[in-house]
Amino acid sequence: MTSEISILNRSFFERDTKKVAQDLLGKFLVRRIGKNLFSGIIVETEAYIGPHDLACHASKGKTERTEVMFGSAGIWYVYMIYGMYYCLNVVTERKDYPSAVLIRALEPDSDLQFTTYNLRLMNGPGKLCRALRIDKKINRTSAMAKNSKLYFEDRGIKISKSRIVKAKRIGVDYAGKWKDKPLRFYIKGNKFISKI
DNA sequence: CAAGAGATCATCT
DNA sequence: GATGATCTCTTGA
Repeated sequence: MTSEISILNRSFFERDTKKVAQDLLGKFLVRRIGKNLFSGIIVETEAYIGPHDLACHASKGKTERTEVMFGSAGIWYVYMIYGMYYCLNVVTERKDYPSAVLIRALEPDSDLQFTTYNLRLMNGPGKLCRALRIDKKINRTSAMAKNSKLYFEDRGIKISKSRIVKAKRIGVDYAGKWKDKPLRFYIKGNKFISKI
């Protein structure tokens, strides 16, 4: 058995956001900068689901910023937060149903392309964007195009259900009923997640 | 180690 | 004018 490497396509993202968020654990995020490829294993995600999720930016309606979440799946949603950091999301589900998965933490790939390889390089949404030089130029671009500068690979790693921890999302205490819903997912025992 | 504050600006009211 | 899907630094036990 050879494990085949494939780039995740639209049918992967065009599904229930909670499923996509969990299925992204163990997949690789690949960033191309010039001729170089930097990659990491996704170890932590969060789901933001639809117009009723008070933590989802799109719950406040369609605006210039949130419009991308109302579009079709497999497109990057990148925004600046706290004036300093970017957060990386991929749009999910059907058109006009605003939802996305936030990529919260990566374990650096063992290819050792990073000049600083350590536990805290990409253990948070702002930090992984900084490490991979992800900014607003990525916003609204496709994660699925052949020439994407940022895309997902399935390299055959499967994370079983029993190894996935479900927890409440980070930093959304303003979200009323939705603040405690178990929409954060991470690989049990992984050393590269943002918080225990 | 935990808790608190400050950095800093795009976005929306 | 207020706020935030964060992070780092400082303080203190």
